[in-house]
Amino acid sequence: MNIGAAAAASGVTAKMIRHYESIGLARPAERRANAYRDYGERDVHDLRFIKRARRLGFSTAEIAALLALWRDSARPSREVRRIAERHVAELEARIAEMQAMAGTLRALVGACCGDERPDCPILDDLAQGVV
Amino acid sequence: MNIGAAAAASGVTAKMIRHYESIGLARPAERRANAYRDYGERDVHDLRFIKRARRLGFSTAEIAALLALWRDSARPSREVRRIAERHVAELEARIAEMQAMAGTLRALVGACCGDERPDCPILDDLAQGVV
DNA sequence: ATAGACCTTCCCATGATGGGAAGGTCAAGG
DNA sequence: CCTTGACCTTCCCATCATGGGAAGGTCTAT
Repeated sequence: MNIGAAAAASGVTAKMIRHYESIGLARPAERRANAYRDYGERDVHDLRFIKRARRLGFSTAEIAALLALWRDSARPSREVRRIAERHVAELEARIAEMQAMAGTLRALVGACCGDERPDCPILDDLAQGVV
Repeated sequence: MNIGAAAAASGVTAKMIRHYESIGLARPAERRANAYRDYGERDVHDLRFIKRARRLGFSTAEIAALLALWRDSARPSREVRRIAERHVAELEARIAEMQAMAGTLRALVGACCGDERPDCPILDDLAQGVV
């Protein structure tokens, strides 16, 4: 299976497949006589794994750890859970930050008449930060 | 005022002050005979403005627009509000995405016993993506 | 005079992703 | 047999905001 087919089968672009290989996240693909990468079902599976983990926001470093655990049939699920828990906590922290931003901005937007007049509480806040 | 003093006064690091100048976000500072940058109150004000806008998640491009509007005393507040509204919408979209991730992960974490046993719904989900 | 705290510019790195160039390979059709 | 177009390869560059660090110049206090 060429890289293009593997990309179609996994949902990971060829570009990213090469990238994942270069950073050691995906195993180096077999090479054919013409130097083309050659993929099998197992590789496609790994790529799908990576894709799904990325969709859940895991970093490549975290995914590397998760893949290693997945390959280790004797893994303690504790470790998997720890990684996931830490990631959830990180997500929640970032969500809280962004909600604070959005909340402040919504208040400012609500106070701004938003017409042709120049008076604007949004700019006032940015300029002075008084509040 | 040297760049270090301006950094202390504005809360923007010297490194970032130079960067903002290089990308055209901050006005180029006056230079003294020794080539040191020289800042005045107005510059510090602008830097604080930038700092506060960054804290609210605005991109440098958006901040450039906001600064221009702030300097234009005849601006229509409509334009400021439009920028802020678009940014709020973007924040909300990203928050929703991350909440979806966190929600999925919380469910998986809750289903994982997290002990020394290898069985793990988190890995199962990543590996097969059944659901 | 010297030490240490500044300042300057320039290059490199981050993390995940993509664009694009230059060049090799393969398959199908004239 | 040759051409065309769709592949593939590697390599470099860009994004975005931020920081590290080197090499070298300047200022200030002792």
